[in-house]
Amino acid sequence: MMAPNMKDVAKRAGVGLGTVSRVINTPHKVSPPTRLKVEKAIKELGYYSNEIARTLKTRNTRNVALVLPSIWHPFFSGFAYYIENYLDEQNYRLMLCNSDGKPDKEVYYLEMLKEKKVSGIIAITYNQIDDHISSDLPIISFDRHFKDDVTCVTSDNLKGGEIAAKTLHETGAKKLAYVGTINNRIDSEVKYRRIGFENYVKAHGIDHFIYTVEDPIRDYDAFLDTFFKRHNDREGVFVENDNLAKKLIKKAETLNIKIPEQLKVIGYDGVEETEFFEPKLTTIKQPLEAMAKASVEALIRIIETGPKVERIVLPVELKQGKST
Amino acid sequence: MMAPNMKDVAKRAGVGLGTVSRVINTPHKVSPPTRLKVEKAIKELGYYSNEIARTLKTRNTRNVALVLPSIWHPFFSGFAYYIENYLDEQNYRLMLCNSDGKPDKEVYYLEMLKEKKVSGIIAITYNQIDDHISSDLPIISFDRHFKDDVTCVTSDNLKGGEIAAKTLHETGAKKLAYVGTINNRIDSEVKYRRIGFENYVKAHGIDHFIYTVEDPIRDYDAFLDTFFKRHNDREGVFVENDNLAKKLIKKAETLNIKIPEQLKVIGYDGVEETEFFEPKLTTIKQPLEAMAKASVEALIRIIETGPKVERIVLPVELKQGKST
DNA sequence: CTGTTAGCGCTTTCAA
DNA sequence: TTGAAAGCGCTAACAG
Repeated sequence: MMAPNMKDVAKRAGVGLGTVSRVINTPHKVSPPTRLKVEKAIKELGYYSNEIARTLKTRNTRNVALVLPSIWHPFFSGFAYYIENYLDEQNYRLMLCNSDGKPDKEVYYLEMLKEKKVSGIIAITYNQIDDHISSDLPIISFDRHFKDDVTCVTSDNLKGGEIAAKTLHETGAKKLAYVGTINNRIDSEVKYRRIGFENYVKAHGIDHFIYTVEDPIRDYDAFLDTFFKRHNDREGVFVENDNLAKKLIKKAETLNIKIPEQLKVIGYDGVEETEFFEPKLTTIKQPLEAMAKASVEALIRIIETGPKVERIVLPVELKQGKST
Repeated sequence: MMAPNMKDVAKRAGVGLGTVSRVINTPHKVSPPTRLKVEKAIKELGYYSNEIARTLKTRNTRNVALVLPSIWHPFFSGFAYYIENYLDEQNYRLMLCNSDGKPDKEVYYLEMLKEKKVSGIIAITYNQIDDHISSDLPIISFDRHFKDDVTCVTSDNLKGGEIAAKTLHETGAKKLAYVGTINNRIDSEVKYRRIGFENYVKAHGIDHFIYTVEDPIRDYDAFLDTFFKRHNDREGVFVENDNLAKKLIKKAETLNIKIPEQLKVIGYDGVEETEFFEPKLTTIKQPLEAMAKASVEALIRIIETGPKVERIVLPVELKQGKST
């Protein structure tokens, strides 16, 4: 009545325990006749090997935690989708961990590594948790660096910022602005979007303004309101991410500013989240799938062959919409 | 150098193995002085207990698989968010499984139960997989029934359909329509949205038309095009879900049909997915969080205290927008 | 190529 | 209240 185990299979097939294990893990090391006997017994008993017991021996749970603020955000759910796909391809499974951006939850999930609940972690975190991260742990960090460096995967934020500035300028916007956040608590890669933008406008002597507030934004409406009040002469604006860009466009509409005639807008992310948004947003598209693939591959490399710190930067591209 | 185990702790604390185990699992069964000794040793060694080994003994992985078509859909990612929250509250973890709606992947993930990779499954499936489901397995099905009944969680689709019909009619639409799909392969609860709608219009002698196509919809544009060509006299339409409703509204706009003046539209789901969609959609809101909570609670009940089939139907409510 | 055996780290009787 | 010991189901080293 109880689920059969390997011993039951061995008995039924009239072979030793090890032979059954070999049929399952290294079938080529078993002679065809014995293999057949064992496979027959497995089928007859409806045997499934117990992953828990295997893991106790092999020490690899084949579980990976994806720690992120909230799966309920299109960018993250798209990322999670691809991560799960690539993990599954390598016979790994994805543990979903919503941190809500809270430091204690981020740490809490990182501890799963110690309890052997997972073999590795892909982390998208926004708090000061450097003490819990170390370069010999199987951790991939997304879009950020830690004191003790770990492998980091990002899109080419610097280039993205440059492309945005270039595009705005070349489509006729003379007075530009960057709208986004700054984060003094952690070493986020997102800042390079601004730096890339600045590099370009400075190199070309373009009139520009950097409009930022400390992350996270508490009051979007006030933030955007002030922007338009103080800088209503801008003709092109590069916004830190698509979500904020859309809010900015909606705000502009209430002020009767025509997009793109009076104001050109470029966002950053490029996830197909809102087929219904109008005007279709011009944006710097992150290679979501490639980033997921790179994250998974780097992590599994670490899990299976030991620590190795890399810095993986993937190319972005301009996705033309109707907002420029 | 290797991570310390329970034996190391026992040695350091000068107690037996069992005592350490007791300190961790049933501290009240250990005398305070010994407990203190053990706790000290645990801290000094930086010991974390190994979940894998524990599971081999206790047989509960405390992992739950959430099988769904794609996390990359706002309704599912919202659901997953809450599921993970409630699971975590009970010290369970969520394994994310994207099936892409493919039968073989659905089955593949269901098999994880047999390999003891997970202790239970919450399944949102769309294929003929009844042979792999049985009422004594720890499975919760979302929005559908199986041959061998398992606990099913749904929103009150029937009532939702009635409310939609009633609302459309009472706001002045005389000629109504239902737009959606039918599924002959599986026993989906979604059909009750249509049935509730029909119940109401028939009971009140309201002019109506049921416009459906076999699930899944291959060509949305053709589907909606035909609807408007053949039934352009409709004044109110209840659409099977918000996503389809939005597509229908966009289609109507291209035909210069004014929403809600010429056509009132009500959707179903009510997930805050598109703060930017206009006109704001009137919809039947599913109690996403309550459904997640109920699913988790029912599943853990089954995992921890044995099989029990329930039918859990949660109340819906009208969420007023600008499309009616 | 195959059988036997010693653990993996923990929980849980069973005696003491 | 505690320690000793017997597994949980599997893998892998070893001997044959």
